[in-house]
Amino acid sequence: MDSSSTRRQNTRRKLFAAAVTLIAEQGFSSTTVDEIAERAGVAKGTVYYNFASKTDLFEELLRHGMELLTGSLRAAAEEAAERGGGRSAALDAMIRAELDFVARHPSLAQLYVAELWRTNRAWQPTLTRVRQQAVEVIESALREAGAEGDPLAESDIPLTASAVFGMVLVAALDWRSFQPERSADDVHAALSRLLQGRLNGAVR
Amino acid sequence: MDSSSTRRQNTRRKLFAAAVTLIAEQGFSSTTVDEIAERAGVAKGTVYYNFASKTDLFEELLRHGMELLTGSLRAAAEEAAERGGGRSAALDAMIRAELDFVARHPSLAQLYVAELWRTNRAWQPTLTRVRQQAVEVIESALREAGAEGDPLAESDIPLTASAVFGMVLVAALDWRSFQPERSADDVHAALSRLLQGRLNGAVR
Amino acid sequence: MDSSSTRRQNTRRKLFAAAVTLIAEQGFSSTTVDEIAERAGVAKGTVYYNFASKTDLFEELLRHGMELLTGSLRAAAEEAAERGGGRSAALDAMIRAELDFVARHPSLAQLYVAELWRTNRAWQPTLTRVRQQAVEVIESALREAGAEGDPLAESDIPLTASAVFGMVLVAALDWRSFQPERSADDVHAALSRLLQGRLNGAVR
Amino acid sequence: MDSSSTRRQNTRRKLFAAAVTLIAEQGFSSTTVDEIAERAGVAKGTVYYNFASKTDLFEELLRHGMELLTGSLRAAAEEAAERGGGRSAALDAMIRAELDFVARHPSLAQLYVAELWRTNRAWQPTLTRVRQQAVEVIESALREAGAEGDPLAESDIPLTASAVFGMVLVAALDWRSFQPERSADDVHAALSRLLQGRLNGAVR
DNA sequence: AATGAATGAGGGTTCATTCAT
DNA sequence: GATGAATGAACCCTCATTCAT
Repeated sequence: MDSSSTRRQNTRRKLFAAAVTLIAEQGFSSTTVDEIAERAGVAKGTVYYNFASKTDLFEELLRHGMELLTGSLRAAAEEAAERGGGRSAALDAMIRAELDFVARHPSLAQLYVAELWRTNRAWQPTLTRVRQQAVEVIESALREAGAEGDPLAESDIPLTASAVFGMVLVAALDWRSFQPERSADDVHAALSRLLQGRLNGAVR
Repeated sequence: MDSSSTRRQNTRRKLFAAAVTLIAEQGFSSTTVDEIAERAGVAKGTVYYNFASKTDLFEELLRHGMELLTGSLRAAAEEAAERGGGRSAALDAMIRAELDFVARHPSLAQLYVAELWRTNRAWQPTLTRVRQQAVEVIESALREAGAEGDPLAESDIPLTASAVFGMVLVAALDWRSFQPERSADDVHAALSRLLQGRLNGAVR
Repeated sequence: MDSSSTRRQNTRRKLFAAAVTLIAEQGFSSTTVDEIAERAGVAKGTVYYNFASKTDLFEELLRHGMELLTGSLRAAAEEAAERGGGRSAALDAMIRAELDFVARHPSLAQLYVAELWRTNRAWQPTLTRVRQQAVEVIESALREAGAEGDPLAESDIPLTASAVFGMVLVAALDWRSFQPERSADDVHAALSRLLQGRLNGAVR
Repeated sequence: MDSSSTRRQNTRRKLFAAAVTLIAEQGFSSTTVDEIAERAGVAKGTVYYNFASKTDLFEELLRHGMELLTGSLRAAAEEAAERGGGRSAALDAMIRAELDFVARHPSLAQLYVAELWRTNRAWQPTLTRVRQQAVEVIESALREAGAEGDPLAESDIPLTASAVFGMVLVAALDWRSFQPERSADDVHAALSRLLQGRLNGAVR
């Protein structure tokens, strides 16, 4: 039936929502299935009717959330390309997209940094794959930006891309934790300047 | 009782060493006291003879490790100041120090990013304090660097400092996880170039 | 509503068939309603539409199965009486009937021995009653056989009957589990010889 | 230390004792670890400190218990041989030993018949092995008994042995469940007569 | 100073049963 | 007549902590 399938989808959505927040706050192991169920407003058994295990719920959640991230990075890059901003406009647009993403889904960002570099975790492959996708979007922006001026050495590109990606992520998390009163524009501008080389005023 | 005090210190050291690695790999909650004891080569009871609790062991460990980090950043800054490198030499030295730190203590770095932005954790204050100290060292480097050229707006300094700190951290973790074959010099150079404004070529 | 009543009967039959096999293999508690429903090719709710509970399904099943057993023993006895085989022909016919029964319904036999001597089980009375009926059929065969020669002491009869019944049951189960290649005739002959006193040769 | 090893052994013994009774009464799956621990007078965690799992506890228990059985059958056979009883004295002694065993450990006997012919259970191999050993003891008794008179066909021996073994087992269980007032001697005599061929008085 | 057996609260998971469709 | 999503009690097992040795 359609209605029952809809009902199920709805239950899953509620469980996802409950799980992200809790796991981001407390970590995967410290979050209990009881808590997730209670927060989602369903019985504990319902979690297991909808997901094979706690780990499975978490993995599906990660996959879903991380696709949102790469999706919005890609959208930002394309949009910038269409607008023909040239230069580093695409890079700038992606910084903004990443910033906005963290603002909208802080829990996912928190999860990402907490889990990405761990070894021996069931969902590590999923994360690595997502990281790869996100970083690739930035890499191409770097290549195109380089084409207009002094190009970066090819070997530097992956490292630089991941550094930029990580920097924005960390800066965004710091922003929300330690200076939540600043505006997104403000933070964006500062990061933008940093990456435009105004760092030490050496504009020469 | 010098010998016995030594013996105790030695046991504690073994427990510290066992705990960092395991917790970095698996997270705090997923690491059991049994595992720590086994890895350290002592009986389970011994852990409780030496530490009040699992949390306590972890907090002492964090405090110890984080002092190493701020210590080495400060040392790098001072050394650079003495050598009078000027301009961005101090900043460069700190990048290098942070990179080396992650290379030497990857587990601690991993722990740091996993726990820093979490709320409601016993050791969160410890981490925030450490972050504050580290960022301050970078802030003064930024101020001094700025004094030689176009200064950064004062309001940008904390944000930029934390962004730089975070960027290096993330880049270093990525380096160890995904491109371990690169040399520290190589990674250092790439980050340095990025921060020197070569990102999108001559901005003229 | 003949057609719908037929449909219902059919569903119940499918559920019975699925349940016997599974419960014989895994035991009552280890068999889940989900498994039974899946094996029967119906939805889980259907089980509860047709039976009050899992226990109820099992009891109806047992009752049904055990009536088959006593029925076939009785039929064998009667038939032998009609053919007037005399002596131990009736006993022999019953051995054969029991053997055939186990061959045709191994799951039921398995269930019987697994549950008969347990205490505190809901269906224990059912089983005891069946045992009583089966043993009685054999008892009368023994009495009649005895009438032709040296009679067994009356007090020995119930014990002997239950021993014979049990022996055949166990031998049949062993046959199916450990020597399935032997023919029913073969096994029958061996048991028959054993009960005819050829065990240790001529006792004379 | 010796004392702590003794303590552990003692705990294990208590757990074994608690588990046999409960599992024989209720079956493996229906018996909870809580019940076992409570009956043994220890905490639930203690069960898991001493055994890897509930299944493991059960398997060790089975192995232990079944070795007692084969041991006592073998002892009975040897003793009879020494006493030079000849004829079917050895077989008789083993019947008696089996009877006594069931009287002393009814729970084990109950477990045996309940589990032996099940498929797909973790401990099935253990049981089959034990069965094999027990039956072999009887087989050699049959061969020797046969040597003094009309020998059984070689192909009949395994089947006959398992039939005798099973018959005594079932008879003993019936005895304890349905006619507990009879003496062991009495039951033994009836079974003995049955196997000596007095069944239908055909002593000819 | 160290050990390891024992504990019991609490977590993940299963499953018979209910109920709205 | 049948379905399948949802439930929650109860189960197996884990693990930080205690304590007698």
